[in-house]
Amino acid sequence: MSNKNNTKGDCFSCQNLSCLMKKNYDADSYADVVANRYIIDCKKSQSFIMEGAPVQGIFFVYSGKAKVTRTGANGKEQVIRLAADGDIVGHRGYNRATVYPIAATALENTTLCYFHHKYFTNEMQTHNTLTYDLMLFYADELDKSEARAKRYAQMNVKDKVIDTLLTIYDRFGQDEKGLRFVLSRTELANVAGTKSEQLIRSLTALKNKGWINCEGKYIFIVDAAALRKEIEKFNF
DNA sequence: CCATTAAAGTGGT
DNA sequence: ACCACTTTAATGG
Repeated sequence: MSNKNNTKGDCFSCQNLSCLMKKNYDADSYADVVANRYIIDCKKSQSFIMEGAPVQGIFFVYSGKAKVTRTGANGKEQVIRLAADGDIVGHRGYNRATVYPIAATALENTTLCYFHHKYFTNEMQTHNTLTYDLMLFYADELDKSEARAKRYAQMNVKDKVIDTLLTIYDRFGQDEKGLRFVLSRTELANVAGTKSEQLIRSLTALKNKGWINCEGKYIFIVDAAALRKEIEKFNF
């Protein structure tokens, strides 16, 4: 599923300004990055990282959307993180473990930039601005993860659904149709840590309050302020 | 376009 | 929470 290099031009022309590779190399040194980069075109619902597989490298989303998941005891899927253009995926392989603790799956046709473990490790050890940015990124992720765990421990299902909707709204925004990161009801439920039936009931309740609008799979946030107010007591 | 399948939504236990 | 059912949307020929 991979073809070597350059079907997407060099990093210099890449529009993903948030990409850590883009950010930490200048026009001259991109040549080396590009020489070590694999472009992977991933079809919808194809997994490009499998839980428990040996760490082979790291991915950046060039374009498209992906979910990062962990499987619980009874095979229940928990969505850990959503990734879109410019986002890093597979960084959880970079600890003392030698296997990925997560799975990553494309939610639509998605193009990935891939770097082999050996190359990327060497870059981290020699390119300190990249390493520093990565450290900040890991710290932010840990902070978000802890804050979320704290909130979710106190929340009921409806609160978690509101929290999930606002998280997607804040990170990916919405257009005239609705939230820019479109998920099925089941996938949304897996983000909120609940079941699709309960998620659907919560959405209906929020719709009836006039805070959101649902048009098929599109969810439009009508009153973000009201939604925030509903769960503000969990942010102390 | 219609037929088949998948997903959304509802109601009962 | 779980299951069974109806309705609606997506897919593919």
